[in-house]
Amino acid sequence: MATMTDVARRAGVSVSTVSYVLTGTRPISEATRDRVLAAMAELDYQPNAMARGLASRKSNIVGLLLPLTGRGLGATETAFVTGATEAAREAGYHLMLCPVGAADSDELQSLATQRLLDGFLVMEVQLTDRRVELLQKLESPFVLIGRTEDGAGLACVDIDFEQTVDDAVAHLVELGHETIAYINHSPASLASGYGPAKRTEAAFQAALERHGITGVMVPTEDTATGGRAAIQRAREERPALTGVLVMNENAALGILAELREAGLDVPGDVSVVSMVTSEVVADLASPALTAMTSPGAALGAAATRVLLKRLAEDDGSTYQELLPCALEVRGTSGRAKKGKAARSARAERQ
Amino acid sequence: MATMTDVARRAGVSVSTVSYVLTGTRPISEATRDRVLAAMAELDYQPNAMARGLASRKSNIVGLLLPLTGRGLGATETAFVTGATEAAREAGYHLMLCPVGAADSDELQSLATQRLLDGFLVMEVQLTDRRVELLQKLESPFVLIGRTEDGAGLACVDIDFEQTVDDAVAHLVELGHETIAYINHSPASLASGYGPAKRTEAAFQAALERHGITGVMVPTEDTATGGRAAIQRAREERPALTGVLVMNENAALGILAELREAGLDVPGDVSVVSMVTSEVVADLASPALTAMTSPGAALGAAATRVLLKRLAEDDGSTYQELLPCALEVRGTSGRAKKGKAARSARAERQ
DNA sequence: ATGAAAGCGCTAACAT
DNA sequence: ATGTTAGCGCTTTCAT
Repeated sequence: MATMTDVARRAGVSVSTVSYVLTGTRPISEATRDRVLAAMAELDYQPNAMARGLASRKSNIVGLLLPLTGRGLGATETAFVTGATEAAREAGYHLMLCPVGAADSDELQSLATQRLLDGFLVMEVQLTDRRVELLQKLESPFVLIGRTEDGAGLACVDIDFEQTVDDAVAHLVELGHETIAYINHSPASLASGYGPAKRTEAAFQAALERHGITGVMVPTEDTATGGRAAIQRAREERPALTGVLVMNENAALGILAELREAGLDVPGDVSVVSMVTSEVVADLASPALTAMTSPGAALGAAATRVLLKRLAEDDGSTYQELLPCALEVRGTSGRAKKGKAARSARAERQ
Repeated sequence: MATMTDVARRAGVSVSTVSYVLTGTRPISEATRDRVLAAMAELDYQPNAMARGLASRKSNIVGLLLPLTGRGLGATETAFVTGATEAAREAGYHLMLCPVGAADSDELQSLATQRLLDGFLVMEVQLTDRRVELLQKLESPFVLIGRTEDGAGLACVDIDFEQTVDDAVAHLVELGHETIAYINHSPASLASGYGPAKRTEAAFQAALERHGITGVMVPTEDTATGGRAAIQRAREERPALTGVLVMNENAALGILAELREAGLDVPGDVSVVSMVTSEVVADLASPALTAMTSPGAALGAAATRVLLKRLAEDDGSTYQELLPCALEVRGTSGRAKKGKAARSARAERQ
């Protein structure tokens, strides 16, 4: 394993010269640079990452904090991870997976204090998240994926849930739907103050009022079974409903199955729009789900870029970037059946 | 940020003593150990990972090599990653995500030469994989997930595809199925010599012969659409078929939809067994998929443990660990309809 | 059982 | 434009 000293000797220069052609932090004459580069090539030289890190106080590694509990990652989270990894690599950085949830803050404490990582990407951010306070205290650069309750002064990148709900509702309204159900995350998520669940709930209510239509919100588990139960409840509460907005892609498939078995046609009788959905899962359904495609990879890349920018510029400014999910009309949304809706509405009134 | 020198001073000992209480590589009297530990606690001391790495020539980081191209990771791969990450953390190691496919070997070359990583986990191994040769040449410890053509002398952990196919076919045979289709990965995968595709193909043929039943193999894309096309072709070629084995979970959902639309009941008319499937996706289907559940997380953990063991013991021995997928009977498999199969079989003969 | 000191392979002043 | 050298914070001989 050749070291910098070997390269210097071979090129007939000092180690610092070699170091400077590597880092580019001071001018080197064309001639010597060439000699050094040649020597490196001949020796298959690669700088030792540890030595470089120790001397420069930077590792060129960023940590991705994510809770690794239970069911594992969904498609959106996975896309986020890969997006972040790619973006880091393109900038010459590495990405380390750190299984650190909102709970285990001593893990994070030691991680951050070890100086192994230059900064952190924080996934699955809770509305009040101890990791955030800790990182602030330790003065570790970080970027949130998601938002805390009080996002003031923090750098974060997130899905624009408000916009996404607005777009989804608008799509249904344009198709003539006047009674819409919103199948949200679980009651537990809502109770724990999970940001996406809370934000979409509020946005849904606001959208209903703005459009002057009626709706119902049913929280449920993020599974097909959860979706089945939720759509049943929603139809009991609002027999007139012709449109369904669903937060979770797993639940969305359950909803489709339940409607089919109830003898209802999608999108003939009921339209279903799935929020924050990956293309793979959308295409899994039959018909393929009309969905708000989550910008997973783009989010990951954006978060990484923001983090690297602050690392480079020592930029402490607040930075927010919100990416909406893009409406992708596939096979589960269509014009509302006026007749049926009216009939059911009449029945409901009695 | 307290350093080891600070701790030593505070505890009234030398730095080497502090180092030894940390590494435990030489006996320390109870009394001084306590003093050192106390000093560490008071100072919130955490060893500097870079310095430690430079001096000890080990980073306590393992790299996970995985191609990050295109569609992103499936549920099984994701489970693998999380399993590996968890296992590493439990052993005091970190895991770095390295987007390095079978193609980009210079990336790997420099990665391995930088001495940032103590060893490698190699995912998505091709039957002939340049990364393997390279790692061997560079004498970097590594463990494969999957197998190369000639696995002699290599440490690897993989799904036991042969056993999995055997179990799946046996399940169908027990239910009375006598004509079975195997929907494999894409023709391109087969052509490129992708291990799982080749192995399962061979195992399927062998199982057919052993049970004395007939079958047909149709390769197809790993999508719902691909599954639809494949089941159509399979039924054209073997109208009598009552059992379907499918390699890819996405295709499996397409198959269910296509059969339903063709007026066939699952599992009444046709049984479907999905191989190497994640529980989440299995539960997404209606009815839920009878499937061979892929041991994703277990594989990741096993691979990590094997790697860490060789790191610890400088163990160069060949090691193979094959984990079968476990049969999980859900809603898509049932007894074969003798009558219908016989009728179709007769029709076919004419 | 403990200490002193020589590196590990780099970076970044400080020189010239 | 280049060279000299003092660290970076640890591990690990070599002493005692």
